[in-house]
Amino acid sequence: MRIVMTGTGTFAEPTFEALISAFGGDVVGLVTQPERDTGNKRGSTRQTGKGMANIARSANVSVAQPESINTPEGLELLRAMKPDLLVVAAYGQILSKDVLSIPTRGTINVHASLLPKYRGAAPVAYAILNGETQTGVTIIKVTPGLDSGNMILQEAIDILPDDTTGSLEARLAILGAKLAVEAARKYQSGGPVEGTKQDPALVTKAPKIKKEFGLIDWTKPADYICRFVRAMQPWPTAYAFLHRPGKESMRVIVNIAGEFPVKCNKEFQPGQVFADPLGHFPKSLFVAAGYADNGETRWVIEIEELQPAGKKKMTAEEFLRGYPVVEGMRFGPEVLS
RNA sequence: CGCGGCGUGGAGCAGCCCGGUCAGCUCGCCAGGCUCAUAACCUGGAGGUCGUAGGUUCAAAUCCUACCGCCGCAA
Repeated sequence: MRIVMTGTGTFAEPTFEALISAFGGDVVGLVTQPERDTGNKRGSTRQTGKGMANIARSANVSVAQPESINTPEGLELLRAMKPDLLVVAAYGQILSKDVLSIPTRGTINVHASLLPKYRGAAPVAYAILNGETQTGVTIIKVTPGLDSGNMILQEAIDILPDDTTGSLEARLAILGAKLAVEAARKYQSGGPVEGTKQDPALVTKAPKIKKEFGLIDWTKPADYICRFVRAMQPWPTAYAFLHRPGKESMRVIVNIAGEFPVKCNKEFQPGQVFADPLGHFPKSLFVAAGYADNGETRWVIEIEELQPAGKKKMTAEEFLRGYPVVEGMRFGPEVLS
């Protein structure tokens, strides 16, 4: 059975490597996105991993890197690989019917959620954001609809309290690799692979996240904001603008934030920064959040690690030495100059 | 030639726009004191060629130029 992999990024790499080690020479091709500049300009902290193309080269697997797999050129490249099974993981492009018609046995996708929940491009981030305690990986048959094909395999894992999208995704990628190999074995053994249908009533969506999505809404409840911060790590990162009287607004990335189990002074506006009035926690950066869903209680957020634009990451303690809390200091979504 | 920010004693910053008592703040460190005791408090102290090299000026951390280094955004 000729297997072709298509996928991009760190999520796809474990699956690709696992397939190669499990099926060896049967893995005959890789279709991935063209390589973009990464280390060209300094300062790029995006995680790049080994690179799918590099893995392929070191395993002597042929590589195709069309701008899109759906173009005539992309289709031709795929056809030339004569795939029986196409394995997709985080390719970032919707595959056209024409693409799906090429593999003789079909196409399967490694999706990082417990389908039918969280269909779409950002299932891990949404699972964290919504406060799920579990998520997982589902192997589905790829159909023209988005993540809507029959489910072949599924396995759940726990979401840890301090998981970020990055840390959780890393574990899911390993689980995905295991399941992808198992699923491929099912195909290899010959018979038809049907899978089970997804219950349409349980479908939820996890649409692609854009950079601007990382802007923190301080009127949300504290627990939501804390999950939000974790969900936005490592990309696009949660951020806000810090306003100080007489100063320009400063863009600040919030890396780590926790809920502080204290009710907030009613006079404080959401986003307002304040010092612990009793002085017990002089090293902490406290921010007022919005009201919880019941409309009454309101908890405090403690920012533990942050990064002002143009600066290094620093702890709240370090930050406060340079930027002491003053009257009128607050975080907001907007820029003031 | 993609856009922007920053380099000030060990850490984080202020001061730069409007040159000259500005070398300052919070913390750390050292010594002493207080205390049963402390990461708390009080007193004193060490530590900086203000990234580097030039330039302007009577005078530059502060203005100009180049270079080095760090970071954010965009890809």
